[in-house]
Amino acid sequence: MAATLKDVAKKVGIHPATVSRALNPNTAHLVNAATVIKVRKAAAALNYVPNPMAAGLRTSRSHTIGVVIPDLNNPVFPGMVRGIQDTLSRTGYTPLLVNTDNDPESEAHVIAALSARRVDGFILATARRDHPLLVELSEKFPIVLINRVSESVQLPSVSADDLHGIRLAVEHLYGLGHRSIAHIAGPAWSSSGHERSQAFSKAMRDHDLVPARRPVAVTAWSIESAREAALRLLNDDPTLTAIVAANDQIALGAIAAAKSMKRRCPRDLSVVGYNDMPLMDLVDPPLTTVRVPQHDIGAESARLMLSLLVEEGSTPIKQVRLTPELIIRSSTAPPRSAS
Amino acid sequence: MAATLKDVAKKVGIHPATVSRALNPNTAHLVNAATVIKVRKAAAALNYVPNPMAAGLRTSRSHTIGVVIPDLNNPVFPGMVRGIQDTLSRTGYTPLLVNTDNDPESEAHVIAALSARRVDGFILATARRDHPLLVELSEKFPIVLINRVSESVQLPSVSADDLHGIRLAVEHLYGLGHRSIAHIAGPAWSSSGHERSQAFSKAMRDHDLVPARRPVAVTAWSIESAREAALRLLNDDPTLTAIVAANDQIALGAIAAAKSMKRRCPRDLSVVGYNDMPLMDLVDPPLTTVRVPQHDIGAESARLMLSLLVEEGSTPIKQVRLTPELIIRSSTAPPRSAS
DNA sequence: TTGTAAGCGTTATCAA
DNA sequence: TTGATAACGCTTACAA
Repeated sequence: MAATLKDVAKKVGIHPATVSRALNPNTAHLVNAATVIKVRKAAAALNYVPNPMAAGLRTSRSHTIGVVIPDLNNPVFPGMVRGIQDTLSRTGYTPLLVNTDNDPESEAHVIAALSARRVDGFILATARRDHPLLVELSEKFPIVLINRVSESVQLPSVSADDLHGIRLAVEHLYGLGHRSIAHIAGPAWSSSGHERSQAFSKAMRDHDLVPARRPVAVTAWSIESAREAALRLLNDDPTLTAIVAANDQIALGAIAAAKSMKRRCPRDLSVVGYNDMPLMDLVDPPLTTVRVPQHDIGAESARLMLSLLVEEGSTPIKQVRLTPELIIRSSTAPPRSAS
Repeated sequence: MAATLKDVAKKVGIHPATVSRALNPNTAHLVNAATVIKVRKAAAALNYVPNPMAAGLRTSRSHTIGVVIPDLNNPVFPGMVRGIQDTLSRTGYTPLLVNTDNDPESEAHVIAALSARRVDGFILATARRDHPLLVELSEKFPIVLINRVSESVQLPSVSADDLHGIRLAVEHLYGLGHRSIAHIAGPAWSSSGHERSQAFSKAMRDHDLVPARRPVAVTAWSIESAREAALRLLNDDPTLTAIVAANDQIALGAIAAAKSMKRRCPRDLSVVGYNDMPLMDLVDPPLTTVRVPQHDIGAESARLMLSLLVEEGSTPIKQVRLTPELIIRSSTAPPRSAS
């Protein structure tokens, strides 16, 4: 039904191989300019569309990239996915999107499925600090990490400059007059959680502040887990006036916890989030947060992957850091004692 | 590098064709049970994974389904996409996800790209009331519509029972004492917008109410567009006490508009949303809304597609309606005059 | 600049 | 129950 190279060749009266060359941008220069024109016209007339399965079988490249996301329902990720899609699709590549639910077993499963599909590479948002699967995978496929970096293996990555982002948050709170500031960190296994936690310590030191109490971390990137952590924190240290959360969900959980203890945000407690995911301007209170360029992270990771795919092998590993921006809304205010 | 059928055949000492038959569930019964066992073992030992491009080239089925979404950044859709992914992946199918940004031209573009990839079918969340592309496409591919249905052509679909959902919203407001209720409809081209608008009229009639003022519709499914529409509505009719919005974004826009006119929700104006997308429990005020089973819609649509793919041709067209549920939060209250 | 021919890894048909 | 063979549509040495 669908037209093939042979059909086009027959129509023009030349050999299919020549048609193939004429239609492929990389080999078109080998063909007489006039016949290229004729071939193009005939192809268009016949509605010829190359069969990617046949091409892929021959070249063993699927023009397909596996995109592995912990959870598409977390509103940070759709932005990145869009960035990836927009960039890849412009070059004839197709992303194959999967979820892992932050479960390593499920991750192994979906990655196996994508390998079976013969993806040409992986863009992963699921890196853990300790990630054996990753080193294995990186020997067989080009890989770009987004949002997180791994300590298990040095890999190309695109993420926000968390050191800077967290510093912006701390400076903002400091500027408002806060001195008793705590951090609610991401899960211990998560690299972004770890990085932001380190960044918080550094930013505090730079302001000659000591973090309030011992460090608190959530066990999962969820509002519920954050609520529990925040409850502990707030009980431990009633003098606390501000929290820097490792992401927006955690900030939301912290605000909920405070509310349940009759501490209002921002009157009794200031909270800064991280990511600025959709709707953070409409929650109660509108969240002051560090905006990371979600779409750009996705787009840049796709570009990086594309470059990996053409430059065979040995290019220096590129680790891109995008600059975040503080968005001041209403979840932060001067501490009460200072007002 | 990767093992092929031939490798497995060599290891077992039989012909590749037999290996193929042994490994394929549909043809395994043609093969001696003992050799099936041996083949399976050898395949596992060699880490054999079938090459989908080769199989696809031969069978002209890619085991791939195009999933066309207007905008992944709209938080309703990730839930449906998850439902699709979860169901498809269990059967060896892979969804190919694309965005259209509600732009027909962009839609034509991405659908062409997916056709080029030889998808086996389409799951579309982009149906419009008048949709020429759809009738064309439906002649060449199995199609399942989600969330919206089309009037251009009768097609299998999975969506929420909007008639019921909107009725729940109206009944809730009526029960609170509201009598002056308006609807802000979705865009005129949208089938779900149209359907909910019809449902609203019917529900109002059933309560012997007349909709406040002439109908208002947004021009796009966006908070901004809804804000404008709501402003018009609220200016037109100051006696209005409640709004049923065609989706959550519109509800959010309506609340924002009211706020800007110094009318507080729910004190001066009750608002009901539709969909119950993520975070609607945390916005200000927490939104009373009609919850549609997003994941289930996705999962069911995938199941429908799968059944279309096996049952060649002529099965009766199935239009599945899933039952929504009213989630009462804090954006609705009795009208002031009634309190 | 173009044609020839082989082969990518499967599966379907036919024969044994 | 299994084997032989051809074909799916494309790319790419190599030859002309």
